[in-house]
Amino acid sequence: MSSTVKTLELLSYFSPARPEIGLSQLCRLAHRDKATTHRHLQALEETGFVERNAASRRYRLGPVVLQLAQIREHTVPRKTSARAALIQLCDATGETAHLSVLSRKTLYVFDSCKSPDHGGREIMDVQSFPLHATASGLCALAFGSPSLMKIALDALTPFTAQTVTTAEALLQNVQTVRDTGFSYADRTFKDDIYGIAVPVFDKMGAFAGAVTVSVACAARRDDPEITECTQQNLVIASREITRNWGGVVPDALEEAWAKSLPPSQILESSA
Amino acid sequence: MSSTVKTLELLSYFSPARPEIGLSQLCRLAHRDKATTHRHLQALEETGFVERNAASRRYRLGPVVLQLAQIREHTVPRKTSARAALIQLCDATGETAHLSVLSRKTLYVFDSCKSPDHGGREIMDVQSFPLHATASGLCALAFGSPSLMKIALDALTPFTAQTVTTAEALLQNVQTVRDTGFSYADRTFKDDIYGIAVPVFDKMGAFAGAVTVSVACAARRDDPEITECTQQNLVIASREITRNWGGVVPDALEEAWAKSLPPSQILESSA
DNA sequence: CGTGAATGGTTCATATAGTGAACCACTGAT
DNA sequence: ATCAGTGGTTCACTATATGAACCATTCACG
Repeated sequence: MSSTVKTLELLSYFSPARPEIGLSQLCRLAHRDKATTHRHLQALEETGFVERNAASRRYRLGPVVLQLAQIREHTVPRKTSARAALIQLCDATGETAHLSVLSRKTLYVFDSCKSPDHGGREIMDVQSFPLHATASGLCALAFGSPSLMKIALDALTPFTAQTVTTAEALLQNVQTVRDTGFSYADRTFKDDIYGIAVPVFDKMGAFAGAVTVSVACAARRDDPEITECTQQNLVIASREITRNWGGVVPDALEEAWAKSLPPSQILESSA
Repeated sequence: MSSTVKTLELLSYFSPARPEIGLSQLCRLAHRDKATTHRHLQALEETGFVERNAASRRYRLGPVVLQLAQIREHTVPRKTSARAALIQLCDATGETAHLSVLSRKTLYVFDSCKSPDHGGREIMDVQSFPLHATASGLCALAFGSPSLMKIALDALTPFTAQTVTTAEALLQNVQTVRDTGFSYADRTFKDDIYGIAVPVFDKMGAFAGAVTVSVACAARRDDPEITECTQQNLVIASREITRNWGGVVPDALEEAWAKSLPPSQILESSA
């Protein structure tokens, strides 16, 4: 392993929870030698990737990362990087894929990729997703701010016969989403539409939105093989979008996914 | 020089204008060997600092920089880093210092640091700065979006006898600001207040706001030594805030400052 | 449809730069 | 006064970086 890689790996020990790190502490965290780590930090300081807090003498991330982030955002805007993942998801499943993002207290459609099977026909012709009745919405309730639940409970509109309209049932559904890592909306918003969704994150475990696959033909929803394929591709899409948005998939969610799905090469290769 | 530093320097060749760079092109830009540069890029790719555009096979900044930027922003918020520079400016000049930021089409007071000389008395008790009558406003007109000039010309309110109220005079003043790198407001907004300001930038040459020193005692405005000291400290503050906000001071402005001020150790040490 | 000039990428002998145990200097708590 | 922490440095040792020369593709052009 090159010394550069070792040096850059040091940066991964900084986080909102641990914004400043002293030399000795960093050596302990990284299981590294003190002299070497010190020289690594000097290289990072020289290039502006870290700077020192004059008071505590500890190291923290430097301003250079802000510049690089602005260039990255300009180079690969959110929409562009998300679209690539959405197209891949669409191709892999043959179904319509949506990406919704949370703005204030509402889930808006951010981008979508229609299944060629539907001949370009819109099967989800809405601008925003109700929290209690859609797969995306359940993701928001399960992984987003707790305050969203209050909003959802105040508007339990019954869209179809299957729509969940009681607080008890909704809370139980949301808990299942947290436990399994997937949310399902079986004709709860539109008749004949079955949705499966997973959340995406834009920073250290902060919910940003949800990727959904909407299946128009409800007959296919019971085929376990197709469902599993869809779930695996959703996980891939969520990881990809989260990564491209500078976010981190929470460990708890990765564990939930691992439990929900049988071991597979695709899932294991995420390291 | 360590190989890590050489590797990290490669990242500085990416910019909004040059978001993707091929191996050979990067070698030319950095005057580096191809084999070495290739290995450097591999280290950067391994750690997520660069990634490759699948289509063009060229390199671009990777998503890791977004994560680091979020942690940096959390660690050192804009206000915190700006305040430190403002306090230093205030201490060095003994005068009241303001930092204003441009939001939409208005310059708002972002933070201020009162001179101890004034005994905590507010000498600039406003929430926003008129573009045509304040030192901050002239900076915005000189270095901000050209569309600001239209807004300024539509509201040439005469605050004092010295306020510039004609388009010709304003345009000429703004040109002087561009040429010298400093803007002056000699009792144009408030009687007995003399302001000197410099701009700050939050990304690649994009105007973000202005740092102003406001002198209450107009008698001191003619002392060239004090003015020069103020200017030097303004330059230091602008560089510091711009750096901490992930911005870059345009080369043209650095040149203007160099011409306006006699050579000094403080200014030379910015490399 | 060769040809030349780009491109990205690899090899390997050379020697430069990285490594880490042991060390020093300082601070603050007991 | 001592000890357990810091951050930082030294220097013999060797692992790692280096770059001229190399290969493999692609692409524009006559």
